[in-house]
Amino acid sequence: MTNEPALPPAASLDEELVRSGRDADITRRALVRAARRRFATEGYRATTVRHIAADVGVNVALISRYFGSKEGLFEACMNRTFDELDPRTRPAGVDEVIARLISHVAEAPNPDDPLQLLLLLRSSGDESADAIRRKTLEAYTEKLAEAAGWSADDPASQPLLLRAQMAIATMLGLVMLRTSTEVQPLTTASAAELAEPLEQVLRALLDGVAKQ
Amino acid sequence: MTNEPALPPAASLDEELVRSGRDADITRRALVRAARRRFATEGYRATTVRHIAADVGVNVALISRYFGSKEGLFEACMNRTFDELDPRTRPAGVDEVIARLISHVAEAPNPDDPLQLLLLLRSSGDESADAIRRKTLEAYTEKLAEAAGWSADDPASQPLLLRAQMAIATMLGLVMLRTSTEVQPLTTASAAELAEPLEQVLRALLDGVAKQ
DNA sequence: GGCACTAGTAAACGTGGGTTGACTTGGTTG
DNA sequence: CAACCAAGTCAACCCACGTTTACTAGTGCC
Repeated sequence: MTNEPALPPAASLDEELVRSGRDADITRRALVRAARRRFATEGYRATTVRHIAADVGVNVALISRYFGSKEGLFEACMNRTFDELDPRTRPAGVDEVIARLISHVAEAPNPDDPLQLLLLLRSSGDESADAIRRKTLEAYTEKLAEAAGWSADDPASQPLLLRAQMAIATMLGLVMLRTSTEVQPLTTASAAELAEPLEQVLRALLDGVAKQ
Repeated sequence: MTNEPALPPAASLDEELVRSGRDADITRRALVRAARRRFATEGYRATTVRHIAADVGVNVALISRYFGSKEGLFEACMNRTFDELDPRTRPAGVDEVIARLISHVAEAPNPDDPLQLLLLLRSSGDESADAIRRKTLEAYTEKLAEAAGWSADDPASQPLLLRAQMAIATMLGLVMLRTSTEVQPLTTASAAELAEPLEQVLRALLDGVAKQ
């Protein structure tokens, strides 16, 4: 086996909190956090509950205890990324949304922030987890499409839905390629180098709507 | 476990050939074929050698026998997709390459033809297999970049390399989203609906080179 | 026909990893 | 302090899966 523990120690602040023990809620959240990292970067099957537990510094049994099963934990991860997509995001214009997307893939403040996108590409094979994933992707699509001028009532704007989803696909492909492979030049490209072509792509998809 | 045998029976013509037994070369090829389907669609870990063997209709032990290990088989798959990217492809112009890319993702003759692209996103964690994957991606990138006017000697054309790779990322993201999730509207979009926005994206990346 | 060689099979082994159930620890309440 | 309960640990279980070893069955050659 080549896929050893690995993965930078994470050692986030909540590991401290957990280490001081005895708060189930904190522990649960820490488990979800660690699990999201693992699932997003390594995929469902390659991720072991023992590693997740070790990341957090607790015993494996807690995962079954709190989430019922590995798949339950995965589902909790999915639900969390679903929730995280709602918060802010008042309509906002195309320009702002594009800028936000670019910064998300290229110069995110938190280095494993873009990684979380990858979770949307991971499947456990479980139907209910997959349903959440689909729902999340579609909600995300609509949000993006709306910012570009899409409206459910306006027939002329319908192509924007597909276009928004293609924009998401592009982002996903980019992050995937940048992280999962060590391929050049993408991996070493700076945020600045990425920004220009990426903006052109996103504009081609989302800007200047009424092309037909 | 929810990820049962599944995967449409494949039942390709070479299953017939194999069934009539006693030709190691045919069997080997059939194994690689089946393995590529599995690895590409389900990933390395989720794919079991037993399933692959069952797809072909031979005994599991043959995989270890012919390829040394599961990873050896995976490596053979990678090598094959590497080889498949060479064949034809005289330089060709941007237009032609773009058209070819579009048809590859949208209206491929063989339904699991686009799936093979996904293999480039799969990792076994093995260093040597990953090296082949990286090499393949980079060769593919250069080929695409060349078609768009890139040349190793021309400093002004260097950004095209990154842009070509972003085009590949887009294709990968698209195929990934279309196959691995059942997300709407991408999954049900027709080739014709995809073609227009996809062409715009690819042109934004590869056409009208000398932007700087 | 006998012999050697290779394609393929059958069954068992070892182990990684998800899950379970009994136990321990520590804080809270009366 | 005793009693209780929730948080957390430990050890064992069990099964899926990659791999190995011993065996069977076709095929061609003398």
